[in-house]
Amino acid sequence: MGKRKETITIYDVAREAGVSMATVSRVVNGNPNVKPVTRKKVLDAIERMGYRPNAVARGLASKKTTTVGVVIPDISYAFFAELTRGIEDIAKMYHYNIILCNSDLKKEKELQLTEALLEKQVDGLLFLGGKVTDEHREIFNGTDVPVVLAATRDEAKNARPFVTIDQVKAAKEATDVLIREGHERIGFLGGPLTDPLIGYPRYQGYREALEENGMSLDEDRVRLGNYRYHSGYDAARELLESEQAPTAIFAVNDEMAVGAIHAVQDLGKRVPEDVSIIGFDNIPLASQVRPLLSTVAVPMYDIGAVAMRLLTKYMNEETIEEDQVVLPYRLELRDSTRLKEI
Amino acid sequence: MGKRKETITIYDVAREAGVSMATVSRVVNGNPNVKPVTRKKVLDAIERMGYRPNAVARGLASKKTTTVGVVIPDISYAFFAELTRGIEDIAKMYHYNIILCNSDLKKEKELQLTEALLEKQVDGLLFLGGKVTDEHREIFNGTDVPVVLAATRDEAKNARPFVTIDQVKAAKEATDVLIREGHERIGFLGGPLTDPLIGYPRYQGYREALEENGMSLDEDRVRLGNYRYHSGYDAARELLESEQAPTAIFAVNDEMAVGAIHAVQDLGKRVPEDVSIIGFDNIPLASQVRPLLSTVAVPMYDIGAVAMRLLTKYMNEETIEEDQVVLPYRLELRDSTRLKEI
DNA sequence: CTGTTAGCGCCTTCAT
DNA sequence: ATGAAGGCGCTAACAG
Repeated sequence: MGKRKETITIYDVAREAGVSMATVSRVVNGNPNVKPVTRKKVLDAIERMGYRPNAVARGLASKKTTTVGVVIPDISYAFFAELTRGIEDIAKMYHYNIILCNSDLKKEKELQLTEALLEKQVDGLLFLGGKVTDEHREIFNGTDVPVVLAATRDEAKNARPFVTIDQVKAAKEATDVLIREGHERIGFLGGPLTDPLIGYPRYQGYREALEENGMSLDEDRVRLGNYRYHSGYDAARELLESEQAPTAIFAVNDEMAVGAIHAVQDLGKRVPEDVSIIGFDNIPLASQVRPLLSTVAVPMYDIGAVAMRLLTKYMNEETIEEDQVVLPYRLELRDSTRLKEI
Repeated sequence: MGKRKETITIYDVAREAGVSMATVSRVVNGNPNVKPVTRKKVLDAIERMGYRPNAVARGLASKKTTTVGVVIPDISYAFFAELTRGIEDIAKMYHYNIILCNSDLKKEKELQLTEALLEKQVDGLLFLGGKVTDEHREIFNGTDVPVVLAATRDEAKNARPFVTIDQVKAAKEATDVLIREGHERIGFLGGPLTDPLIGYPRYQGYREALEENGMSLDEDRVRLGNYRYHSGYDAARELLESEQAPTAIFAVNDEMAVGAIHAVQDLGKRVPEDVSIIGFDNIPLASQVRPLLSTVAVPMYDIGAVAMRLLTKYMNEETIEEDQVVLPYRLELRDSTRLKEI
């Protein structure tokens, strides 16, 4: 039962239209070297037979799949979901499809997924958010497929092109806001310091800000979490219940920052009257909380879009003027801090 | 410059290992019919030459791409991002990759993307969240590629398999919570009534709940938005500033519900003391707001996972016992309503 | 257990 | 402007 739809090929169309398959191929691919009448004949035959080109066969013959691979930590993070939207929009614009893979930031998964993507003959690869190790480089360098890093970077020489923001500087400016508000005890809610992409650089920015303002970094005011709301909540709660509790908190991402807001509130205090809080990223949540969260607005969508655009340039072998793009961020001072401008 | 890495094929490996390509193919595909020593020879050659199988060629020859297409409204919605995570996890488990496409719920895009995915010879297709029209059915029925609907359904005869929840019933139960709290003026924050997947059924549930409890549906207490936070905020604000303002609100999704919470608070009132609010979906935001949002917990991840699992069964031609899956939901009563159990 | 031989459906010179 | 023919790299019978 369920009679298999016998696949109809370019050859069938050719026969039906009374031309050669080369001609059919030409009209399908928009080659101008086809007489209008011939083209019409072919188009009609295609229409009549319901012909659907086989992209796999085309890929094998042409060595192009119009597909790019995207290795991402976790699509369920608002940050990466937004970024992916930027990628996909630009990909669509250039007629590429994306194969999406979640790596959970696990090196082994990243490597394995990258391999799988290359086997699938993707025309390009977007690598998001993971640390680039020698093993990564070995794979990246061992292929002609262009690779662009997004929301991460590789400091190594001969590094891959990337699109990101200046994490340290942004973190420093965020901390500066708190300093200028006059706070002397500024808490820090971070991620793993072993994370070279977010955790460490944002910590570094915090530290530099304090140091440049002659303030000492007190380890007791540093708490490390996993970037999630609850870890932010818990860490902030600890901080606030300690002696010498901070009067301001810089959280390295918005989820943790919102957790901190609620920790403050649950303790019967107020933001920003009692404790100022600033986050990082500017995910939708930041403007869906009371008070509205002050934060570093990271152009998530743009990072994805620009990275994808850059990748298309490599795939088309266009000349690249700028292969290491540092996008601007912006301080978005809302209601969880008192300072309204800097 | 940039000497092209000459692609090394199964044929090269065969020569290097001193066997035929068929044998190489066998070891690459884990065919047991290979003598251990031979296998080792081949494996060594593969290792030595850095051979990477070409999945496109394999796809053409085997007519399987181990790739499934996913048409989704918008990956940047928490709801769909979560669902996609479920899809991808199960896909990975069964060694499939997913090609992700955002449709923005536009019919034309959905159709065009579906076509493109079929051209790419995906082994299966997951269609999320859009309304299924005759044009969709025409494409779906015109191919042997199995199609599973997720978070949507098609009432038509000979319909596609689907995985979803009972929207009407869930909406009714959510409204019931408010009714049992004794509210007589229950506002409704909905989506377009022309949306047959969310907007209409959830409205219907609201209406049925009222009717079954002998309450009349007052159109003045119905506000329609676009599912986003701000539209929820604005609509709730209108509702609350009207005469005969509702004392409880059912919002058809969490974003709007949280908008409503803030509208109430910005008006100087309290949730749930002055106004009870219940949402729908249980996205992370629901537990990242104060008060914690009571809502209908939809198993987003599971919908994706189950749909993908179902699809694998079709792709493997396993026998399907249940092709129309209605997953259970759960009322998650937190702090934005007063009733704690039902 | 291993090798041979056809394709899979299409693109792409190269002729005509 | 069109056709003929040779791959693209691999799988899948079918022999042996």
